[in-house]
Amino acid sequence: MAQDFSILKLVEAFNLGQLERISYDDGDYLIHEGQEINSLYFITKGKVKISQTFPNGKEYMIGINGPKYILGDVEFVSDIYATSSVQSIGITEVLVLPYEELKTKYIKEYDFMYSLFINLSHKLLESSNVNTMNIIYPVRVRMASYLLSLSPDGVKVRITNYNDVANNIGCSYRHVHRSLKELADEELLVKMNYGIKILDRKGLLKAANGNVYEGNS
Amino acid sequence: MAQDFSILKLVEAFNLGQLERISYDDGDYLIHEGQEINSLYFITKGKVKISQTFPNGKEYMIGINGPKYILGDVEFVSDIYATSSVQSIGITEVLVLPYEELKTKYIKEYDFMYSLFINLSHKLLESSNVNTMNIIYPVRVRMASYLLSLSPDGVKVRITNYNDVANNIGCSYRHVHRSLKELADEELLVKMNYGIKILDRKGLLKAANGNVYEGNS
DNA sequence: TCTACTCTAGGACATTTGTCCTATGCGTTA
DNA sequence: TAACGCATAGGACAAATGTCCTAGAGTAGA
Repeated sequence: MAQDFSILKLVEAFNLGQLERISYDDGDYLIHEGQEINSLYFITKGKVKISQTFPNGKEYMIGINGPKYILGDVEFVSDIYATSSVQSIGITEVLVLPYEELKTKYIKEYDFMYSLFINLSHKLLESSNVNTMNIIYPVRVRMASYLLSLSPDGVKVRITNYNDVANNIGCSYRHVHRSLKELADEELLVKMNYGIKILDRKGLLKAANGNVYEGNS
Repeated sequence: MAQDFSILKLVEAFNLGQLERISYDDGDYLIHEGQEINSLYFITKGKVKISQTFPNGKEYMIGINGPKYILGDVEFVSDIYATSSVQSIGITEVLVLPYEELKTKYIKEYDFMYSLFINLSHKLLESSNVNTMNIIYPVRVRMASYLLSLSPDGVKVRITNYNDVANNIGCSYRHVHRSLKELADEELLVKMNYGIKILDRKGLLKAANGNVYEGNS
């Protein structure tokens, strides 16, 4: 196993703290799928939801990620158009490094490159995990996991829209309905106006089979 | 979009052709999941099937890949134990670069690192594709796609085992049965002793919705 | 050759999930 | 206030897929 180069160390080492810093509110889009990308984004605070539109026209969630995550790396090497949409969960802060600057100042730096590489390998493992969840766990489990990942802090209310939920965990609206009702009947959560509130976090975690969508890179 | 550094160019540039070369027969395992890995493998000829054992105990296929693919990169940065099994489809040839040598001779080379990076980003895209297929396409489509990916050359017989197929496309044995019967009834293929033979490649491709499991990196 | 084992074949039924449809509640706006 | 639109609620049914079980076919070994 090679040396650890976390993004935070990287930020420190390369003085990236001086980069442009952008803050996003809950629900704001950092990146829209298909949009032209010209910067690398380092998430420093908060959480983002990454999703993708599939050939059947539906939008599915790829993953949820927090600090130390890098956006725009795949686009940098393979395509300048964003392969997915990225939306802020709660308040998110990012550092922005334009590709131009990346090319001229950083890309030849071994440590930097190595960090990007590690980040990408984490992405791959995470993708594999989500893949796994989608294949082997039924909607109820995915739902529980999703809700846990989504609630930013403890037992607070979390506003969502059932259609979004359906897209995010890859099932129909009707089934979101059924699963939520099931979890509500078991008093793990209560449905509210345009959202839900988690009542029993432990119980929900149990319902999620201990799984979380969140990447723990 | 940055410069292209295909593995073949890499092999040439770094004179990797002098590395140890290993050849595998059909069905041979290049890597067993969980096994300790200490080398990078460059596939130069043939095809391999990459699969992973899931928490439910079943083995699922992650993807099928051919030349220009690199094995052992994720393990190099994150874990020395193989995260997946790799099995040869037909005859496969690889070049072997021990991690030791990688560390001392190549890892600081920008071009080399960059190639690994590109390879990894392809892996990510491929993983995403397989993910997509598993979510939105029913077993019949995945089955057709799988069979197409698997048959090494044209309309030849391809020996398989139904249990393997079930694991590979992520469904039950029973359903493999049903789907194969369906495709056989439509005269797209015939079942044979321990295997199947593709009768109508075009028809099968149509049944696969034009999709193939294979990574086209 | 007989037996045991493994793989294929398929019936029966349950579960999961999707589609279609209708109703109800709530907020917005004419 | 009345009409409309949108989101939730849920019934009814169909499709996809899984589990369980039994039977037969082929193969390897005693």
